[in-house]
Amino acid sequence: MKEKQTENIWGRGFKRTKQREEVYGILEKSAVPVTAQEIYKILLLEKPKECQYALSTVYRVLNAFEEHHLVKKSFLPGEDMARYELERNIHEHYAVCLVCHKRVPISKCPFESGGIQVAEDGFDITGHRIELYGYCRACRQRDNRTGDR
Amino acid sequence: MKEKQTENIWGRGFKRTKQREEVYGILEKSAVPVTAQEIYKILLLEKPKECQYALSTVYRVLNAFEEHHLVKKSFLPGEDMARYELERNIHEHYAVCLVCHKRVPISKCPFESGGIQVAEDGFDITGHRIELYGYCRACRQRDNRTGDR
DNA sequence: TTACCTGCAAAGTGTTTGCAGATGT
DNA sequence: ACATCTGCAAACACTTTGCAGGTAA
Repeated sequence: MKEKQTENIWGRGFKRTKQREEVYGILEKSAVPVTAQEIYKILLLEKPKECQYALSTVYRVLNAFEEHHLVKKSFLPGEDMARYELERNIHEHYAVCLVCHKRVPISKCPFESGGIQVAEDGFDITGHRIELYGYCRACRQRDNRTGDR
Repeated sequence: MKEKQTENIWGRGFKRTKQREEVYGILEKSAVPVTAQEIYKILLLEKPKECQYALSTVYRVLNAFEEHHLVKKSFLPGEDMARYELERNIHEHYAVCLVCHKRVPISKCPFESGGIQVAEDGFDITGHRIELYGYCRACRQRDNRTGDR
């Protein structure tokens, strides 16, 4: 079966529909945080006739996923569109290529082992975000003579 | 004089205007990354008659500042509006209160002293962002019985 | 004087929403 | 059967842009 452990996602007023499965599958396959519009384009390419997808549905599905803590929404610097990625259970951070958006994990989270102090007593840290930006080897090599940005 | 070291900002086709000074002043006074619309409201409150400000001007000023690397644009998780803050010359990171947006510096940048490895050779890191989120002491105390979020 | 800014209004763009019909359980 | 989804189109909110007049250098 192609069910994987995706099963436990659905339930309690959270219906399993073809559109949601498709979007989830795209997020699962992607090594890169994607935008709603990118997901929409992939849907149209992969399943041109099986189902008429609407962009608004993609947004609604992503929002539903976010509410159920299945995906994380984020912005890359210089971009104004939201990107979505699957919420992985492991605590990990990535370096993101500014060209192809590939994510490469970094060795360890510097905040896991403590050692970072906030300069105000009583500040209650509930979360953090670490993002490294740069150019992955492939994009560097391909565009190696365009030194701009 | 109220000139401060703001002087060296202007020049080379970058004109000093009242609107730009006002916006810069607001950014300078604010301990919090602000949105364009917040700046606009502050302008209307502070100088109701001296000058007719346009929201689009605020955006243009902020974009100009960004191009000249005077301000940094960023998004807070769960927010879709851009926030702007002065680009401080010192390399520093902050913990941001999700309620009042106050920023509290953290002790040191964990990436300054190396030690973080990217799991791909040849990945060229050009920048990073670290953001800690949580609730500052004041907001915690004020809203201490609303345990939601 | 000239290039650069601004206010205004109109256009853009990413995202959301109302509604009637369709679908999952 | 019923609540929950979906497609469509219209609505939204933040941001950008064209233009004519204004301002700094």
